[in-house]
Amino acid sequence: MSRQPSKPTHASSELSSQQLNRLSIYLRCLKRLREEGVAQVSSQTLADRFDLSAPLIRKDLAHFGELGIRGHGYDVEALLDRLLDHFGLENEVPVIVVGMGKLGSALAGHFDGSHGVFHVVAGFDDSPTRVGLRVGAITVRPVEDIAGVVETSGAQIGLLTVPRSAAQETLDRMTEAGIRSVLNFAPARLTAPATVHLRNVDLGIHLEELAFLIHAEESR
Amino acid sequence: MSRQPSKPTHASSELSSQQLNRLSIYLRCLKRLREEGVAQVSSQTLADRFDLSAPLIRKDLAHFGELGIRGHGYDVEALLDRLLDHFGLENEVPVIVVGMGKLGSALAGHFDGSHGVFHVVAGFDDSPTRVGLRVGAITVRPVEDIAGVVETSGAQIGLLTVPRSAAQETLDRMTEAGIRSVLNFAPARLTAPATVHLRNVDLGIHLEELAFLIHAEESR
DNA sequence: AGATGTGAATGAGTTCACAGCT
DNA sequence: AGCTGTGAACTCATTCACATCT
Repeated sequence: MSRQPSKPTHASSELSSQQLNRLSIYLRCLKRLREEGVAQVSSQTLADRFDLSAPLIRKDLAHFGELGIRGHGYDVEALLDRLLDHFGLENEVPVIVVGMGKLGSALAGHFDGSHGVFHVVAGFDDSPTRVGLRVGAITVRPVEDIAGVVETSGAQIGLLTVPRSAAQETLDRMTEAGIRSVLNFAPARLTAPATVHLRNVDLGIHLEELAFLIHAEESR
Repeated sequence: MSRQPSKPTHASSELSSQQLNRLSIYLRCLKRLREEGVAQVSSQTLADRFDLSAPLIRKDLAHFGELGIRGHGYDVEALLDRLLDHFGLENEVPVIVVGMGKLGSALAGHFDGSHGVFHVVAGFDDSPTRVGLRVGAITVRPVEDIAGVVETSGAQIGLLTVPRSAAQETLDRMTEAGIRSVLNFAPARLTAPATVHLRNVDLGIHLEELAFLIHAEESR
């Protein structure tokens, strides 16, 4: 109710998932703008770039303090630094992949550190036929090694790409090993301790939504 | 305002993306229940299975007409049939993959028809080094062939797994070829005609969100 | 009794409108 | 003048509470 004075508003986890997603998008856009040598950007310019409204972007950014310059817009470099700082993305972020089937291997290859800050430092599988295989720059290791690798590499994020039947059990193992965030690709609702962040990427759901949208048009 | 009488409420596209996602989840759950031989299920049971509220589930399902039996719950078989019908998922759904790099190949292997209704019937790439390669049961074809395959296979859904730089151009080609829904994996905001449904799967955004959540805890 | 279907109340998220800085 | 920052209005989604049916 009362105006927050100049308190930096340290923007802890008081951000919704939706807001975080948008901030990620801004982040990416700002990186490109910096590459293009653009120094200043207005909320309206950002809004046009995506299909968002300018006030929404201003509200999102306002969580990090008064970063804009009235009458001029935002300083790309300063805003980028601030966001990277708050996301903890200034340096490379180590990630592990558990489940080195086709999808896991593909993701390990994709996040090899060449495109962004995320870098897959190890891949694990419990199938003896896969352990020891070389996938890109890494060698597949047995799941027993997770705890050790987590400790030495400092990886806190894991991609879970095992079959559905093994997903919960494998997730438990990852959390015991000290992983703090998991991106799950198995089509299953998993449970994790409240201290562990879990997000699901469910391709089946997306495909079903797309199928529905087509079908709804046809049976009109 | 006035009560909708017994009109079946044909539930066209008056469903939000969030509702569709939940319906997909119910769908999956119902399939499992049927396999387990469960004949009836209450909204409360479904609500416990996920962490949703029972009234929300009832509201979602009510869009498809009065399917429940008061005092008893929902008939699994009947509800499943109704949902499958509305989603257009009674039969196998053909899908194409454009961009047969690691990710595209992995997805083509995953949606090979053995796990669900979606079946990748063709994969395309414009790199001569990939055209002709055999990936699982399909052979990589040049992108020029998309229109022909769309016509003969009836595929209306496409997975877009090309690099960001080629994404918009490739999407245009897919829409011209008659694809009506696209699931885009490139980290880019693409534009498509209003007649084409576009959904983005952006792994970078998810990873950044997870990184943020950890970081927010650490810098508390 | 037991569970659905649904109007009314609540809450979250977004847009609007404008005051305030540069 | 131009653009940010933000309270107030508004829209959309979810929860509550309860009438209704088996």
